[in-house]
Amino acid sequence: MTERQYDLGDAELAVLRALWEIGPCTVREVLDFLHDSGKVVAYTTVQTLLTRLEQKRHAASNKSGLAYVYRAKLTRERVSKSRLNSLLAQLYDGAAGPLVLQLVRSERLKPEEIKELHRLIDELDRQS
Amino acid sequence: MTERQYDLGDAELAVLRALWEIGPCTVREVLDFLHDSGKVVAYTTVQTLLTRLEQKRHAASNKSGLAYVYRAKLTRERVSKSRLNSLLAQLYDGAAGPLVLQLVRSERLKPEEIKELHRLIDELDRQS
DNA sequence: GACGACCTACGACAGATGTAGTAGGATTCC
DNA sequence: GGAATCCTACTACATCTGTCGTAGGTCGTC
Repeated sequence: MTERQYDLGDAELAVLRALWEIGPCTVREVLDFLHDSGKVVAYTTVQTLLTRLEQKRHAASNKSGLAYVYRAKLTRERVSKSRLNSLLAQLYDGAAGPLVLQLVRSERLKPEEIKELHRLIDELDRQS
Repeated sequence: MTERQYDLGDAELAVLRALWEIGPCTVREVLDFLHDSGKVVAYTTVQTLLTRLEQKRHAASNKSGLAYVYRAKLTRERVSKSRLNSLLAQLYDGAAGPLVLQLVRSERLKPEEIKELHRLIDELDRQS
């Protein structure tokens, strides 16, 4: 059911985010990134996570000198879209409208975002 | 990390949705609802799911005649909000703006939703 | 009062995830 | 060249989840 949401656990996603942020890197670099983000895990935990991401084809690696360098194969956009669709399907009956309204209502948007939104809306208005 | 997202699995959420849809009901009613939704599972699976939801305090029950009647304790709104926050934190750095823009861009909104959105935006505009 | 339809209480189990320890090879540095 | 460091390859393991099966009550009906 409900499309396996890209089979990414929270910890795996955190590692993937590290790859997105710092680009191709080693286990240690991901580890340091996570530590800097306040998440404390063991070196081998990160290693395991990267290995699993690679098994799932969500990352790839190649040896460079002593260590392997990993890089993400899944883009942030794809994951976002997948997660978003999941959310929409499971909690908003697939309708984006209510979600957008809720977001605009409850979340603080920056002035420039509002401006951009305004522009988009006007455009949509004109189209319909 | 990342707040346990209300510790709801997909299957549990599906059951919770049934409770939301049809109101307080029995195992069998949830089962029928799921079947009608195209999801085929065994009676005892639903039973287990409801029991777990109750253990997690996300549902409650009381015996009525032969069977137990379950009701949701977690509202759809709370789950939506939690999931949404998770999504924002994990994939949009907590910023709602980009998500809203992406949604408005890529998802088709209904005319009345656009109108409502317009109204909201104007309001926000005036405030800032 | 036996049968079939229901219901609950438990127990099970596999797969996914998060987390980490150990062993042993390579590198570096005194 | 021996110690300190790093890195990889495995193995392990507890949880959480999704799915059920079995055993044994309860009720209505013939």
